[in-house]
Amino acid sequence: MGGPAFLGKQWHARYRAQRVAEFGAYCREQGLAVTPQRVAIIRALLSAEDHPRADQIYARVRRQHPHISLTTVYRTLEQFCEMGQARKVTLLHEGARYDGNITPHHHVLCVGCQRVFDIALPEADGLLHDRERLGEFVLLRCLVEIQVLCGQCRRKGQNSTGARPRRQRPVQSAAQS
Amino acid sequence: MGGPAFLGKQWHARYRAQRVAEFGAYCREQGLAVTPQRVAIIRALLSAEDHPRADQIYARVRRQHPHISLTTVYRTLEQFCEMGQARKVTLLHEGARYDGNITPHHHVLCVGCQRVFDIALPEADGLLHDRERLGEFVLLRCLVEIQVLCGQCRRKGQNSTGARPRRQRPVQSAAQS
DNA sequence: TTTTAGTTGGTAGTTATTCCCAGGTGGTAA
DNA sequence: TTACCACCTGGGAATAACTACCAACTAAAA
Ligand SMILES: [Mn+2]
Ligand SMILES: [Mn+2]
Ligand SMILES: [Zn+2]
Ligand SMILES: [Zn+2]
Repeated sequence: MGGPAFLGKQWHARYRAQRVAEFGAYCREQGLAVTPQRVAIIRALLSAEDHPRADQIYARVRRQHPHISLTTVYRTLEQFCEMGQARKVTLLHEGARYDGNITPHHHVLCVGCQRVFDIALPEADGLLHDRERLGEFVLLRCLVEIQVLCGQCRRKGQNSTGARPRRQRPVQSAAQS
Repeated sequence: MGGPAFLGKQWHARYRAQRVAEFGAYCREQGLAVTPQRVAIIRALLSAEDHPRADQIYARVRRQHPHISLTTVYRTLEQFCEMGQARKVTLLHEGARYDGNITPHHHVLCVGCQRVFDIALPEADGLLHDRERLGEFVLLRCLVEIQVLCGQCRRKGQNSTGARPRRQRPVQSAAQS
């Protein structure tokens, strides 16, 4: 107990149900209208276990909601982050990825396939000895990113990581011409 | 000793001198030409203490090198990352930021002004109990991002973080018409 | 039901980055 | 020293990922 732990399917299913159920109340509390678009987007986000990008959420929502616009998806995801109903995951410089899991947790990134996994890391949370300040800085949050190579990528990626060979003038065949 | 520690000016000056001196040899070792552009870019990167973006490096390099192109700056910074002479810092979804400091260290991000500071965090490096695997994953690296509010931003930012007020229909003056 | 602040969906930008390729250059070998 | 050429560069065009704008629409207060 206490060590790094991945979050299971069961936990995820229960968490999703809870959050979807509470969503309407949460919006009203914040003075936001409960529109079909917002409901569809939070459902898609909470059903995803892959930290999807806006365009992926868009594709998934469109299956039930063919008229939704990409602009609305971008806008809404950003709103969810502002209101604390989603997290933006910034491990890579590609499109922003969103996380519907707002419980405290950290991320494991496979540098090969760039998939992102959730991990609970209780020992990280005491990292700063529960202090509230660090010099002039007021501490807010501490996020850990663990870079790994997943099973799949380890098997495939036999690409040598060594320095690339020095450039070589092609052998000038003396017997030419 | 052993706790979080910021890196000083002295350390930085010495480190920069060392790295600039070694740069030519390092390129030749990798089979890369030592061009004036590459030298100018590594110097600019190592002189920066602010984790600059490509366009900022471009602006600084252009002072000595007015003909350099932005494309070359992007290309070269990316090469440096590939060859392990720079790190890409991905704490935010804005332009990518580059770090000439390739010694193991972590980052402190002010969520107000978005400045990034280096920090040594020895206790973080033992976070995973020096293990090499985590389930199916081969561990490579562990990066910590500490989100803070810096002194400046704390003083300025008195903007309330509470829920925004519920929408209010303007009071319908009963005495109207 | 009426009213309206809040919300949406196209379209047209914008920003950061990458692609392409003709012309230039550092490094090697003679 | 010089010739050679694989590698490198600069500028423009292209792309990806947002972001601004605004007229039409709608959730929800009254
Ligand atoms: Mn997550
Ligand atoms: Mn750094
Ligand atoms: Zn992988
Ligand atoms: Zn600040």
